Amino acid sequence: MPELPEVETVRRALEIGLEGLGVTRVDGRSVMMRRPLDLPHLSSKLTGTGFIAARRRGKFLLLDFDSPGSLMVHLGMSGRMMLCDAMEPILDHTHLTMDLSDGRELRFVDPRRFGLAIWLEPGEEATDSSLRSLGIEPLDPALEELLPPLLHARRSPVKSLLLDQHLVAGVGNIYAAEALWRAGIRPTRKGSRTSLPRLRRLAVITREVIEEAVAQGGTTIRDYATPSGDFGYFAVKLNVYGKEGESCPRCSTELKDTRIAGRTTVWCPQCQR
DNA sequence: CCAGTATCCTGCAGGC
DNA sequence: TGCCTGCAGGATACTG
Repeated sequence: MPELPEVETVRRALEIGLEGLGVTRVDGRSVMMRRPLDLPHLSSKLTGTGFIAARRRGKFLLLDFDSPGSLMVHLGMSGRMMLCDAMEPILDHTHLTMDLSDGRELRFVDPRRFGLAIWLEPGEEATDSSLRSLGIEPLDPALEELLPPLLHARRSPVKSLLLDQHLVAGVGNIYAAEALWRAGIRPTRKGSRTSLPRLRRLAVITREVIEEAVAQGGTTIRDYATPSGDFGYFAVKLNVYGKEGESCPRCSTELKDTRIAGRTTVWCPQCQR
């Protein structure tokens, strides 16, 4: 569920919320996720360490402690990080709990288990199969330089290309739809059939959409929340996502939906060409 | 290599 | 009320 803006919002909350804290105990259950969650391993690496920093690459979170290596977390579709009082009721599908030195807890909850939480040894960041192949960050100023030629070289629909983490790292179904609407590009248009100037404009707009969403704390559709339980407020700015059948905010034409790469895609048949 | 589909999993909404 | 189907902020293993 979370795309770059939601993960970045979580990262910022953890950076502040975990400052100066240590991990006194690790608890949970070894469960099958996108990669197996190895509780004994995580526990042996994390217990007794102090939090240093929270980083992000694409939709991946990287948490650093005062020990070699990092905790890598991906939230998948339904993952949540919770920073809460130990007395808070434990939600179903809480797979990992870290007791903190101030008496609170950091919990990783993920009902669908499409996410992951694994320990990366020093150096593995460069070799890990997921991290290694990630494309450019949407917030990187070089995006409008680097992305257009990559998209232009492909015959897939631009929507699929925006969702391809090997090309751009962090865009998901919401922001791909929004960026294409703002750019006036039909989601089914092939990359190779889209001019470089239009792709350049798409790159710029993609970054703007992501920036605005980060500023709003991400988008809450159903259950996304920050570690402290707050919601994201970008939903009020959505123009097409989840609005099939409504009228286009720009030209009032009825918004259509179709499926691209297995994902629902909403677009305006009038002003997206 | 590229493009497209199937698949992992739970929860929830909608139709009957 | 239940039972069924399909869909959900994602990534990747497979097929052709």
